Amino acid sequence: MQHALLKVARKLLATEGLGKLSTRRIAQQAGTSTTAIYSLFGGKDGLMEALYLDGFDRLEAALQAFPEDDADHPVQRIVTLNRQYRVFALEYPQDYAVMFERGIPDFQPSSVARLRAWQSLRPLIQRIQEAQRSGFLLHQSPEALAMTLWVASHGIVSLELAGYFPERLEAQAMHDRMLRDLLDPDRTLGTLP
Amino acid sequence: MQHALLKVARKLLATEGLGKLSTRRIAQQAGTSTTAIYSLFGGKDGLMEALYLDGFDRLEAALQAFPEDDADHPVQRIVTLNRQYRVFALEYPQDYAVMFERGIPDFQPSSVARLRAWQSLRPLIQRIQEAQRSGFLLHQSPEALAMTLWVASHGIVSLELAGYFPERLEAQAMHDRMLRDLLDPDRTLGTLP
DNA sequence: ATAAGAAAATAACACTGTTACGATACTCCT
DNA sequence: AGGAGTATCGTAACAGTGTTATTTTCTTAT
Repeated sequence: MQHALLKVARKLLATEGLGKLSTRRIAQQAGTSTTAIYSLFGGKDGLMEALYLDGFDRLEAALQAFPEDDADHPVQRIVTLNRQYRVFALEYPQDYAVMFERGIPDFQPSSVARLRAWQSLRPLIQRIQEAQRSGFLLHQSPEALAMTLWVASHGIVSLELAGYFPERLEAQAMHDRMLRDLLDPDRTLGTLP
Repeated sequence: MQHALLKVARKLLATEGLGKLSTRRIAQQAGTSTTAIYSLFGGKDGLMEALYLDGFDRLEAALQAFPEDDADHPVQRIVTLNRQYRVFALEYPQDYAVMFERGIPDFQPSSVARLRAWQSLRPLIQRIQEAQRSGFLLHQSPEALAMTLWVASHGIVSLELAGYFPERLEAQAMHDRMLRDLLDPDRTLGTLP
């Protein structure tokens, strides 16, 4: 039953959106009653946390198994991975809202869920380290660069989902431009005061 | 009455948050009935749009009147403006959610509201143009650079509000680092394939 | 088989947005 | 000034929400 409820919740989130995601509807479509959600998840927030974690499972899977050309430049691979991040967000905008945009009022993921969330950055950190082993991007720590790239990709995707940048090509071009700027290895300007 | 309702809604949004912002509570605290919201705003979404527009009024005001040292480097002024953007977001996180993070399910601002939103970028574009008149940042169009900087600042702020980056200093440092990277005038890497 | 525990159905409570129905109050035109 | 027309708003209702007792069902272990 636990699995059925989560499956229905995931489908309803994708098809109807966050606004229509109610305990009654989920329970009904799963063929049970709302109390099941309280027995098995401890309430709606518990089910939302399961949804939150499920989203990160799928995000990390999407980042693990992406079309990778071995002939690619190691820095180019990082660009590809960030593009894949954007593809995921545009494909699952409701999940993205739950994971990164406080889509459910007064819902805060638990600390273990937060920890799980951070692990989704590992494919990116890994590829940065590979690039560094090839002699690129040596001037930054892998974690710091990964977070910077993540922030940039999230910035684009979040505003795009909010309705700014209606044209996908424009958002994509800006995304690429930002990635290029942030991965530029020959930076000459000193620290700003 | 229109003004009283909006004022109460603004206060409730700041104090109680998006989850507790209900028509009944707003009407009661304004000393009227919920039907007033329908007469004067056409429903809750209309009131939310008024809140949306009000948020951009206050954002643009915060960006217009920020502490500016005339001795600052013109590029440094752009950094200061972006820092002020982050200050606004951290001070009004609920308004920020309405404006930039689809905080209200199934609410879409009208096209005129969207147009108003874009105008908030004008102080930034203006200062970029001033910097260019001084011979800096000549290699980019002012609008494109403004959007890029906006995306970066939004990326930081949005993830910070979502609970990632619990330490403000860390977020601030990353913000500054991204701004520095994106404003670096001596970029040498060519376009990525 | 029986006791103990978890799981789920029913029904209720306090909320939510929205709408019909009146009753005002206000504007505007003759 | 007086009346027509419209905008405004209070009351009450409807459908839907999360949540919680209470009761029943079912599973599981001894």
